[in-house]
Amino acid sequence: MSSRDEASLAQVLTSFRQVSEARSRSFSAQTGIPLARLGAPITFRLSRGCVALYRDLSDERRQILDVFGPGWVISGEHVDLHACRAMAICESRVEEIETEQNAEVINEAARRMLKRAQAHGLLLGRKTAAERVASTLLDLAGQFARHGYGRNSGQITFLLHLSHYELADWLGLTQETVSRCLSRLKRDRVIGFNQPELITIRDPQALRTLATGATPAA
Amino acid sequence: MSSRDEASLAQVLTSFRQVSEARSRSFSAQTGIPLARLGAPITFRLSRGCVALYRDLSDERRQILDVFGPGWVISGEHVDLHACRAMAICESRVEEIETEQNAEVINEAARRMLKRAQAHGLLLGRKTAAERVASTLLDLAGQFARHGYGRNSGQITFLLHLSHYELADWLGLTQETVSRCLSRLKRDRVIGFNQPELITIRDPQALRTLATGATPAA
DNA sequence: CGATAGCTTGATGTACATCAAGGGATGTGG
DNA sequence: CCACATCCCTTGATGTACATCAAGCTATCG
Repeated sequence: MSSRDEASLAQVLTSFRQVSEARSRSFSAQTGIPLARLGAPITFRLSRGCVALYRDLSDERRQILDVFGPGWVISGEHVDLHACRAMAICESRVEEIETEQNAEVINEAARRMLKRAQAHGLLLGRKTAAERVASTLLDLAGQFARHGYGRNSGQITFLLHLSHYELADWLGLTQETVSRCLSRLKRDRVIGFNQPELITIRDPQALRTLATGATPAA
Repeated sequence: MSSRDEASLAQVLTSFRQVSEARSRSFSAQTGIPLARLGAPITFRLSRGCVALYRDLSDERRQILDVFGPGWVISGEHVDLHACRAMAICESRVEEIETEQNAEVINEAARRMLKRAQAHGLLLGRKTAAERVASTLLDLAGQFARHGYGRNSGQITFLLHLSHYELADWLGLTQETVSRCLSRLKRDRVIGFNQPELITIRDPQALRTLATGATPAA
């Protein structure tokens, strides 16, 4: 290798490292993640952790609009920057991506988010507290299930990154109501947990039935 | 203009007319509008009328996800085709558009719908009945206000295409609660109506204050 | 070891749903 | 033209799912 090649390789590595360092950031639990820089929307991919999008209302009211696990593309282009915030639920790592070069990825993310927002609209508008909690457990299991872990006999175990308070703000309920619904599901052997943080779905079919609001045994 | 130019212009006009005729359809009030053909999602622009997107739950529960006025681009690509339906609220006309040639228009529509869905999530999850009704009146006024009609002194008059029952299904309430909220607003002189179909916003600022959930006179 | 934060469970309150009855508009058949 | 029905809106009385208030429990941490 010529000294000139070495020089340009070093240059490439340096610039890669700069980009990589500039574009990848960690956020600790409960910290805000900016969705814009100098007023312009930015986009990133979540590589580790759990991020929530939310909006605040006057007084103490807050609504979590959606919760994302690893792999999701989250963009300031997809929210009202004046009203909407993002925060890390737990320690999280994000990699910023260029808006221009990733247009199709970003558009696809918007369509997925839109469908989720519609399903959540149905949940908030028409489901009972028990149905909301059941639906959300299934959703979180899908995003955070530990693959090949407790998946025997159809059971699924996952880390519930959200506190009951955060769940409540997502589901349009209160912390106490969430707790009561979870206790009920545990008592009925549909789910199981020792710490409230680690949840096992013991009867996925029963949970699905509850989530879709089937009338209990006509 | 050369004869060749004339020929190609005629060709363009003809093909435009053919497309236009083939692609434009009317729907009477309360009829479903298909969002797919042969299983594939289709897209159209609403040129006249009012269209609602909705989902049904078990038993009698229904949630209207959004309501669109003229100009909106509505696409089967933006919904879960297995769960979501569209219907004409009043006599409506739509023009189908090609998915391929209009990708950017369709993506832009998705982003707008997403932001609306987020605002509606806040409404459904955290707003009181009175706040929901106030927010929705402002939204509908924006979409259906008759320009240069009753806009003196900031007042806005518009046709409320939705029945109270439909409003309730949009706002996650009941018909009776919607009626009570509207009656209250009328009694308080914030809005006015003789037929329930034609509404005038008499005090837009008061309505905006109500909609954002400001605490009433601390 | 006290302090703080989150979870649980019980007692009570309330915003909205449900049930109910009546009225005005529009339509239809005799 | 007039019953008569139907649909939607309105308003009142009552019921209830969830919120609020409250107290104790457990785990984590400085």
